[in-house]
Amino acid sequence: MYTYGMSVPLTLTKSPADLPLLAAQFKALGDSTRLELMVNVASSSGAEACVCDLTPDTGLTQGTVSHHLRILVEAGLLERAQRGKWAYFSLTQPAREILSSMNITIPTKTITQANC
Amino acid sequence: MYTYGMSVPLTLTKSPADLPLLAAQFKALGDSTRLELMVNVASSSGAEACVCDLTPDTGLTQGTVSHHLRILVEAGLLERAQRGKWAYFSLTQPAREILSSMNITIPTKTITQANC
DNA sequence: TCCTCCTATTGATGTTTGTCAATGCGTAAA
DNA sequence: TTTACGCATTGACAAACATCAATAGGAGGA
Repeated sequence: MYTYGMSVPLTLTKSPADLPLLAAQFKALGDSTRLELMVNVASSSGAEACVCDLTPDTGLTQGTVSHHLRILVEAGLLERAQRGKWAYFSLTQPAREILSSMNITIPTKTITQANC
Repeated sequence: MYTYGMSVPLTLTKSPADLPLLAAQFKALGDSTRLELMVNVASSSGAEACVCDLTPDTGLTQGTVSHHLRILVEAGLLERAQRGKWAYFSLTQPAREILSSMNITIPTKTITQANC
């Protein structure tokens, strides 16, 4: 929910050349599934999560979730770290800035580290 | 360009129920044409612009620009005001908050009020 | 009233996207 | 080496999307 009030002055420091990149990041976040993945990664213990942790909540196939995660990585919003058989995803700095400025609630339920 | 440095704490106040709406807004901004339209509206004198002012820079058809503007209005990012034959578009408060937090540069060239 | 101008809408078309089922690829354990 | 497991990739398909050309709507001026 938005809180209206004093108008926010537009002090903008990004150049027009950055617009395509920024549009790509917005596009990556412009999907409910991916946005939820971002929030779930952020709310995971250690601020990172693997595919098997993230998949159940989506109700989607593992392959589809992997697909969405790849899109978020390519947009520079998630970072991928392989450790053993698992691939751990965490928010990048730009992603943290975007999400924090958007004031998105981290759900209270912490993603339970699954049995995978 | 992003400025890396101290990590931004995630103080998030939006509920999970808002995610679909937020995703819709991100989706609307996730197109280079529409993002450019937003910036051009913001940088217009009076912070509003009509279709005939916005169309030339895009290189697209007037009908297509009108289509994109409708999408931005439906996402709650632009406001439409009809005055005579002209339809003026301006940023909504949520749009100002998003753009200002993204630090987008307003191009120095001010949109010249066209001869329409 | 008729014409001109600005904007919206419609129909059509090629492209992109989200999703699944199935399969391939590494890694680690047996 | 063989097996099991987590993840990525492929192929396919329906739905959504971006775009244009053409047309319709509506307001103001002649």
